[in-house]
Amino acid sequence: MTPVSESTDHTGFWMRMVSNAVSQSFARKVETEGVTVAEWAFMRALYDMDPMPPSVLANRMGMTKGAISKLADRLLAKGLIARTESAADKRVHNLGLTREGNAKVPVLASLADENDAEFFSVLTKEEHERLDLILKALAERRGLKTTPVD
Amino acid sequence: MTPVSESTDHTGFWMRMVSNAVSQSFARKVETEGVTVAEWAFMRALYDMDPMPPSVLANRMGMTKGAISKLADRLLAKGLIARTESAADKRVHNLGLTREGNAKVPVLASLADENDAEFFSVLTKEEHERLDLILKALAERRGLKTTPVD
DNA sequence: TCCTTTTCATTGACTAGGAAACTACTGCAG
DNA sequence: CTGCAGTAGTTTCCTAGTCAATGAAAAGGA
Repeated sequence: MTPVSESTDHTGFWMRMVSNAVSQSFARKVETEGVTVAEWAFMRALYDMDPMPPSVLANRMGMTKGAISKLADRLLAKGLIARTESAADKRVHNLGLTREGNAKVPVLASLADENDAEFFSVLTKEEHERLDLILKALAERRGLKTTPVD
Repeated sequence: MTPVSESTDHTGFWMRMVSNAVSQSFARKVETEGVTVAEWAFMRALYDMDPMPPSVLANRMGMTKGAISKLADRLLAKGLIARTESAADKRVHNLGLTREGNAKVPVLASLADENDAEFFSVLTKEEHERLDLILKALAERRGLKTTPVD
């Protein structure tokens, strides 16, 4: 009746609702390991990689340098990453996982696997596959590149 | 090779990536009307309704009372909503749209329509319908109720 | 070589929201 | 009718992020 559409008319609405729920669920899981979701994303980006400067991480994670800087401070305080000076350029330093940080990644990764499997288990296999395909198509066709926070 | 899964293996990852992109795009649009996405959601919730207390809004919008309280302050300052005291219970007050706020809702709603149509236009009709169905099924089967922010 | 421009990272100010403490009021038990 | 438990809303403190200003170092041009 009203000329004003409902929020629930929009795909974006449902998208966000579901996305929020997955993320929240995951946040609760990683919390048990003493890290936040952003911290997990940071560590995942570093895993299996040579230490890299904040600017590169900012780029990969789709966050600003400022955010990375503060995130790095927190992870340093937790002893999960380490800073190493760059010999060539004194402005630059590299960030890499500590032994402890490195050990934590597989644990967190399996929480991520578990969370995803659990959350989407209410879909049939066919629905789940279809959803993946559509989301990936959307991301590609829209040229989305900034890596969000899992 | 590594036993640690990639973020991109997870449906939740793509979900969030797409969801973020839709929301950002919408945020840019409503910004031209001088409101934030949360403010829009607030106003939409009030549209066509009798004024209601903050606690009800908090419930409907899936936000805490504190957040609503602050959001209401901002909207009051912008003259888009008004507070009316409840006669029966002096703790309670009701929030409703002002004439100006009311007039703004259809404008914002059409921006929401536009944003959704635009963003998902890269999907075929069939893909879009399928996506809607799957998202709604997911929300229902998971019992999601908290209304996010469009 | 020296000066200017650019780049890298950090910092500070600000926005947004959640959790919990706090305030004011209601309403019920005695 | 008094006092106390519960309820509604606000406030404070915290986390997290952006943006813009800043400082330090490198690079490039005259």
